[in-house]
Parts: sequence; structure tokens; C-alpha cells
Amino acid sequence: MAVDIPLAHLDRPFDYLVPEGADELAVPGSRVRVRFAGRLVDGFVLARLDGSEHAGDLSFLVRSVSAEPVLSPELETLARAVADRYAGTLADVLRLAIPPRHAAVEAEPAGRSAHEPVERPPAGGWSDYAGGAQFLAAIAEGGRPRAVWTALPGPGWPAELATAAAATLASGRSALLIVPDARDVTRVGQALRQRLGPGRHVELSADLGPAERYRRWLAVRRGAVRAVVGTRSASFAPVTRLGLVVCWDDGDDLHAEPRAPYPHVREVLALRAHLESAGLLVGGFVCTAEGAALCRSRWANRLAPSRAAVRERAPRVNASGEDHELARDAAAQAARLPSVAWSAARDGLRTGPVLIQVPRRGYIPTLACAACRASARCHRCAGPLGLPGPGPGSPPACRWCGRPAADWHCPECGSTRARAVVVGARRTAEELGRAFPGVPVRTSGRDEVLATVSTDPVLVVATPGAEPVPSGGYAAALLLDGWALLTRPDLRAAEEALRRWAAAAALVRPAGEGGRVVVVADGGIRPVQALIRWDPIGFADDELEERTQLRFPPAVRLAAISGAPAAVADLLAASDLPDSVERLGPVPVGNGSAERLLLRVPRRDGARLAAGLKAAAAVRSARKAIEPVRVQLDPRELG
DNA sequence: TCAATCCGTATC
DNA sequence: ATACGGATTGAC
Repeated sequence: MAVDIPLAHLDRPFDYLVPEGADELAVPGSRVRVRFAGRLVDGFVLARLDGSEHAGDLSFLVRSVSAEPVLSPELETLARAVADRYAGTLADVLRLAIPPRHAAVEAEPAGRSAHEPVERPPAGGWSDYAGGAQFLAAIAEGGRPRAVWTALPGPGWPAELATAAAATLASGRSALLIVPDARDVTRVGQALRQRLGPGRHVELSADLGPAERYRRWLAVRRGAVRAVVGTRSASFAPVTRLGLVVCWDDGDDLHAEPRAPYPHVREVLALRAHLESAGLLVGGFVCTAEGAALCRSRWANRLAPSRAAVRERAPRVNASGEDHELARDAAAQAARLPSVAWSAARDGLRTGPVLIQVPRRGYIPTLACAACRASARCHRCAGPLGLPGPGPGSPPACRWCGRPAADWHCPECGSTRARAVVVGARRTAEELGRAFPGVPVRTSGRDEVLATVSTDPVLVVATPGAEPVPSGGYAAALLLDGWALLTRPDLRAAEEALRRWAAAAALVRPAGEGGRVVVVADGGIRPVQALIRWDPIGFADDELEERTQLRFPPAVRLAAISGAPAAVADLLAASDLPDSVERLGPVPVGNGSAERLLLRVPRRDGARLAAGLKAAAAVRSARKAIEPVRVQLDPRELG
């Protein structure tokens, strides 16, 4: 039995007796209720055994909840591996992996399963990628290839994913596709319906009600469907005979689980591909440093388009530094649009919709060089510098290791003056509208996302990730969020900037059809260059090289420990950590009553770091330490 | 000498 | 967490 108890020191199986009446129901994987330390708790049957190693008396389980074996041996192995990787408990992972039961749904008669054989699909769009046809063939033949795919700009990627899913089904196996949000689930769902026909796939996303969610999850578990597309928590979906797992746009923050133990979809799927002998596809318009690391270690192959295909599909991209000549037009000046951006938008509006990407509100101010605008970094650990207290007087300090940076000088230009970068100033749709009189303006943001726009000339003002997908491609796009993105106090600022720009640029028509993109940022900096040349792989390789130099993930394994200072110190004291461990900090975080400590080890010691922290958390929870401490491995946010 | 309380340990 | 037991302390 695995009992649903959040305590780290109780993260192990417990044996119970099965009463005779429950013999048929309490099958391995089924849900039960048991008395544990005097109270009733939920649990899962891991296995039925003839005897027990336990020296003391055994209790009978109180109730068998249902005979549905929701926790398969494969899922148990995966959840255990994820818990170990992230220094968490099996119970925490199972809570993410298995949806709440819905009795009425469970009792419904099983739907007819459509298992007509699927024909091996032609390579289609995959022949635009070096190694693409081979990848597809390997999947169709029952192999388990692993690849990192940089997709061509344009609307083709959902169809490519559907083709890969069809190849998996043709091999008699199942495909699991994980995308960042519900909008992408719908897009890929449409492509799957086109490729496989109706009723052959299932869409799992968080916004389904409990009944529908459990209904679809059960259909997957019972093997009624072989193609699954879903968001984050679907990465644990109990797919039978897994042949291929896909993580689309692995740089998107939505792939990082915000609940303990904070697993990342890409890591879960990589573990799963390994454990269940399945193929793996990590794809996107760009490539993350993690993706580059998978290729560098030869664990995965690259699936990259030819330069000719890129030239044919990519829009023309220009950079316009903010300080360049502003448009002559008075209204355009009011909107602070550089001349080249304004004319690109004006020309684009003659033939179709124009996208304007603007930054979201609410970035934290950090420091940058007053002379050349390079972001200010700590000389010791290369963390971002910030002002620890409000107002002048407090010297800048590293946000990671806490080292004061009174002696800071810019490594780019030598200046010793730093300035706070106040970002997030959002050009409003109204301001932009005045620059283009007579043109309708639509907005799409986090709170109200516009799904699509037609081919009519319209200005679409959108924040990153909320760009409507136009039926005929945008005629042009202006990317106005350059500084906001690039000065974020984040290790991944440049990578994230390129990812967001590429996502917008990918919605623009090819250069040959007049498609144009203007990015308002310095044309000399790396992510801008990578966008102009449409070279996500070169960028990712550089990014990985830089992280290797700085010793940041994915080149190393990092753990963040946060909580009250005494509790953090307590956990650290209880930890048996590898000798290679390096401490950064602690530094105060939040309102000042909490702090965060970073621990850094070489990748080969990652498992030992996680195990040491898990054991220390177990010691603490056994001593009933009340003060909570959060342990996060390779945290997404370090700012 | 007995009971209320504290602390540590186990939880099948 | 919660429950139990053994040690400890304090009052009659």
C-alpha cells in the first residue's frame, strides 16, 4: 500500500490485511481507505502479497473504494522516479498524476474502442527536416528514437505532430503529446482529427470538469484511445503501450509544475521514454539550453530544417534599436514607434492583419549598465544584481548569492554606473491605434485571449503567448517588448526573449509573400541576431556553452532551499550532501522573513543531491519540525 | 505515591 | 499529522 500522507519519512509502502469480502476489489493499483496512525487515509494497493516482512501486527484495510486499477506498475515506477529526481514524495507525485475519482463516470459502460489499424503515414512535412523521414520511419517500425526538433516557422507544426502520432499508432503503440496550454491542445486536437479521423484521440486539459476529466483519463487507461494530447498533468496519463512522447515548446513556463515536487514536463517525459522504452520528441520553434544539452550528450538527435527550407518559410526580420530615428508621423511619434517599425506595419496593413507584441506588466526592476545597457551581473556567481531595499542608499547586491556589489563595473564597457531598469511600460492599444487612424484594433492578453483573426487588415495587440493565430498569416509583426524581456532578472532572459519573438514571427507570412518582422531591440545582441538569421540551434549551443562556463543548469544540477532562516539552516545541517556541493547564499527573499539558499553540484551528483535533501526532509518531518522548507531542484525561476 | 505533562518514536 | 509509552516533574 502507498498511503496518501505528505510526510517525507513515511514515503514507503505499508502492509495491510485484505478482508475476505474485499478480495476481488482490492486489486493491485486500486484505491482503498485504511487506518493509519489512528486516522482514515486514502491509499493505493501496490501489490497483493502472501506474507509481510513487517514484524508487528497488521491492520485490515477499512474499505476498498473501487476495483479500477488506477495506479499501474508503469505509473508507479514513473512516479517513484519523478519523486526521486525532485527530492519529493510518491504521494505528492501521485496527487499530480491521478485525477480524483468520479464514481458515476467509473460505472458508465466502456465506450467502443476504435482500434482499426492505422496506416503508416507518408513523411509529409517531416521531409523538410534532416533526419525527419528516418525519425518517422523508426517510430512506425516500433523503434524508440529520441530527437530535439526545431520546427520551421509557419502553421505546420500541429500537422507534423499528428503525423508523428499516426506513425506511432501504425506501429501498434500509443502516442502522448504534451503542449503548453489549452489553445494548443485544441490546435493539435484538430490536426489529430484530420489525420486519424473522428474519435481516435483524446484531449486532456486542466479546464475540463471533474467528471469529464476522469472519463477521458479512464478511456486512456482502459486503452480505448491510443493518441493523447494534453497539458502538463497529462504527462502522467496512463497510456498503454507507449511508443512516443512529445513535449512541444519545452521553454514555456507552463511546462513547469507549480506544486510540489515541481517537476518539469520535459524531464518527466524523458524519464518516461527511458522507463517505458518509448521514443521522445522535444520540439519548438526554438531550442532550449536543455534541448541542446540532450543533443550534445548524444542522448538525442537533432531534427533541423535545411537552410533552403528556412529561407522559403521565414519572414524577413529587421532590428530597430529604440534610439533609432522615430517615425516622422506625429501620431507614430506619440506611440514611440521607430520609423522602420511604423512603415512595416503600415505596409503590412495593406495586405492583411498586423501583430504587435507588447510586454506584460509587473517585471521586477533590476540593474543594468548605465552606459551600454548590458545587464549587471555578480562577479562571483554571475547572478543578476538588484537593489535589496527600496530607495537610494542600499548598495546593489547579487540576487542569488547575496554578495554586495559596491565595486561593480561593467565587463562590456568598463562603466561603473548602474541604473535601475524600470520595465513593463506597456504601449496601450489606444496609443497604437492613433498611429494608424482608421484601422481596427483588437487586443489579446492573458485575461482575454483572442483565438484567431481573419485575413482582413487589423492591428492585433497581444502579449507573449496570447497571439491569435491568423487564418492566412500576419502580413507583419512588430515586437516591442525587447528591453522588458532582455532585462528580466532571469538566467533565461535571452532564451525566453528569442522564444517569444520566434513564436510571434512564426505566425507571419514567409518573406517571399511579403511577411516582415521588426524587433525593437539592439540588432547586435545574440537573441536578436538569432531571430534575424532564424538560427535557434546556434543560439541554443551558445546558450549552453555560456551556462557551462557560468556553471548553471543544465550544465550542473541546482537545488533551491527556501523558508525561514532557522528552518533552512536546520535542513542544511541535517543533509548528507556530496563533497562536490557548492553553497550560494543564503539571500533574503520575499518580504524579508524568508531566505533562499542555492546548492550546486555537477550533474553526475544530481541524484545524490536530491537523495540527500530528501533524507534531510525526512529527518525534519520525523522530528515534527513545523517551519516549512521548500526544496526545488533545477528551479525554473532564479530571479 | 500517583497523576499530569513532556518528549521521543512509530505509524502496517 | 496523531497516538502511544516511558520518563519526568510536581503536589499531596
